[in-house]
Amino acid sequence: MATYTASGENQVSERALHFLKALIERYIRDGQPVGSRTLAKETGLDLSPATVRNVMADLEEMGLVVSPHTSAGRVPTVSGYRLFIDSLLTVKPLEEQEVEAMRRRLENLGDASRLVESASVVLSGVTHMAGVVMLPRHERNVFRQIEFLPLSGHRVVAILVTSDGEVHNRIINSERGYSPAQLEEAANFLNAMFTGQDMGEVRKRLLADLKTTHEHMDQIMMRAVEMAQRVVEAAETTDDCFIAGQTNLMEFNELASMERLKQLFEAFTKKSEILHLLDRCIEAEGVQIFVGEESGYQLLDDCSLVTAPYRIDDQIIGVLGVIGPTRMDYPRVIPIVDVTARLLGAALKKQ
Amino acid sequence: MATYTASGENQVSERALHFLKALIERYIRDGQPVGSRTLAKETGLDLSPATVRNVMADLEEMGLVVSPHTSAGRVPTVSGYRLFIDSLLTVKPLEEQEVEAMRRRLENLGDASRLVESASVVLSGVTHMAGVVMLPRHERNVFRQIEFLPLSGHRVVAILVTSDGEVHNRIINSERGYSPAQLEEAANFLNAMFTGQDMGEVRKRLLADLKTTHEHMDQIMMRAVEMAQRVVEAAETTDDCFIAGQTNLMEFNELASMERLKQLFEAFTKKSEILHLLDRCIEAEGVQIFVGEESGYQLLDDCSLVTAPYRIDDQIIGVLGVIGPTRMDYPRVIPIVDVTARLLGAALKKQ
DNA sequence: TGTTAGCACTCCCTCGAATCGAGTGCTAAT
DNA sequence: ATTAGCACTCGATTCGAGGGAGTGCTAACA
Repeated sequence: MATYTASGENQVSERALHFLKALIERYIRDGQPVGSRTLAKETGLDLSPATVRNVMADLEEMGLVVSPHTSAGRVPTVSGYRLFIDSLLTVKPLEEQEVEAMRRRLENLGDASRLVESASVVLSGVTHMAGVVMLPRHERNVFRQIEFLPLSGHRVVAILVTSDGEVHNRIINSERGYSPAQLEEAANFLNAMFTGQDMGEVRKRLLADLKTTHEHMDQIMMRAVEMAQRVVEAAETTDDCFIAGQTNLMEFNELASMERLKQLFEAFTKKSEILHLLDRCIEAEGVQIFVGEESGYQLLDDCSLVTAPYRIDDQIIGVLGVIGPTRMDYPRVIPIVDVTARLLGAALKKQ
Repeated sequence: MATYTASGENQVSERALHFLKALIERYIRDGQPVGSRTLAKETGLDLSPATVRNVMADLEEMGLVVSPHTSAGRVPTVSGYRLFIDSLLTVKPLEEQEVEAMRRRLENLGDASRLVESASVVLSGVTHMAGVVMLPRHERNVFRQIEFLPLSGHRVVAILVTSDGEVHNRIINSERGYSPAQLEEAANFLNAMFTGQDMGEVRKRLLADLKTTHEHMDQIMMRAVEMAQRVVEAAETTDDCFIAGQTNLMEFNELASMERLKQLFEAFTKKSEILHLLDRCIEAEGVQIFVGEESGYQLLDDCSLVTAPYRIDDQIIGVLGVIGPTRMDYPRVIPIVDVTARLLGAALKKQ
């Protein structure tokens, strides 16, 4: 009968959890499988190794730890980490001065993308792992101004400035040339129409305009709309994520396989997968963690990802986080990611 | 007497060179130290291993090859490669269709920096090593237009467009605000002054203007000059080099040391050292090669660098190249780098 | 019933010895 | 000048022994 399964009671005893916590903390510290003797000393309780062994056997039965081979100590499994993270761990709050140092590194940096890039550098620097930051969604952004400038030949450069100080541009090869006056007129037309509007809105209206041919719109305006659409599109697809400190991952011997590392780095340069993953975290309330395979991406099987959304005025506008080996110092990394998200939000608001 | 040195005649015999060539070609093919038996078969000449051994001993005495240990075959030294490259190697010209494929990947890419980036991707893709391209010098570039747009607060974004279609921008925090009209006036002033001028010239004049206070210039114009100076400076320092396919280097087991690879990758992200190195190649007539330590950068001790300058109308405007293990297929890589330089020059000219 | 001591056992790791094979340098003969 | 022959060197592989860390089980104990 189902009640009599080998695993017995699913209630993990209070004490077993205490042991699990100690075991994981120890394992995080020095990366070696933890044996009964060691663990006996580690916990405050004054118990013999034999007793500890019994408890460890229980933990193993529940799938929270495994031993790599018969006569090694135990190592946490993904479920073990999960339980640890969800209900066992005690975070190590950051020193005020650490926070201050980070804040200082996120000040006075001009435009948003420079700020966001620094955030990724800060994250990787403080954690010694890889830091990643997704750029603020441009939807929240406001259309400020568009300009068209002629280049040599029939080429035109379209420049779009948005309220966050970002400048986007795209070169467009038109089949025929336009005079500076025509281009200026086109820009005026678009500026009158869109200045001050939300970028998401702008995008929608441009797309709609492209489809329905307006009889009251002349050739040039049609073309202007098309060019604007192209640069808005460019604004949306440009470098939407910064990753820093990738090389830090080469320091961990649990990730030492060249082959896997290579694939990981390639994913970092392509970015698309990482972006999808981050996207899934954007709705989370606070810090979110994927341990090992939990992410669903094979590339990250040996890694964990700790993320937090960042906001301006309680509006979530992006996500940042840290990628490192499964055996990372969660109690330390979690507050770091959390604080960085707050600092970045604050810095973005200021401008 | 000097004439009786141990190394004897410095004249390397014709035959010895033939052997060296064969040895290096073989070593490039399969990365194993080449023994006398193998080499005897390799060369067309019908000689016994014993004879070959004598010749190899000579080559070793001259420092062109070494054996990693007593009973291994021989491996080329840096001087060996050098001699090979300078006077032995027979390049393998590219198939017309290969060239065509590369050309196609460098077409219709809008602005210069996108083009240059593609060039680095192409290089790395074709050679399976790391491709690097230094951006065209902006000095040759022509000032096209400058604009100042107000942002929130007292911030202003300065936008500079140059003739190569590059758009540079910089956000400037001014201590006091300016009206749109003032900004427009300032831009008009600068455009009238600089449009169509060589960027190098522009930079010089801006610097001069900054130093000498003109009494006929009002506050705003002074400030405009300062802002212009800042954006020109930004234009000069932005991302001056693209590197692609770094991860390819992880495939070579001669570079398998994590530690060294890490340092190498860090140099790639900092870029400055790589840039210095490339800078040294810019004056070379054609393809230039640094084997191993020849580069002078410890990081590249196990690597070789093959570079070529690229030009528009015989004007050298940049350098590109490939970084890979010392044991790389020079006869193939050399024409690839050469051709890519030509193709990039041509593509840049077209726009 | 929970805890503990004792014990046999398993498995990894390291080390040294033995062996193999590739390749060398030298010498003497062609 | 070339070559065959030979002793030799050295890395790589294999094997087995010994040690150590840690386990699971059992029986005794509180």
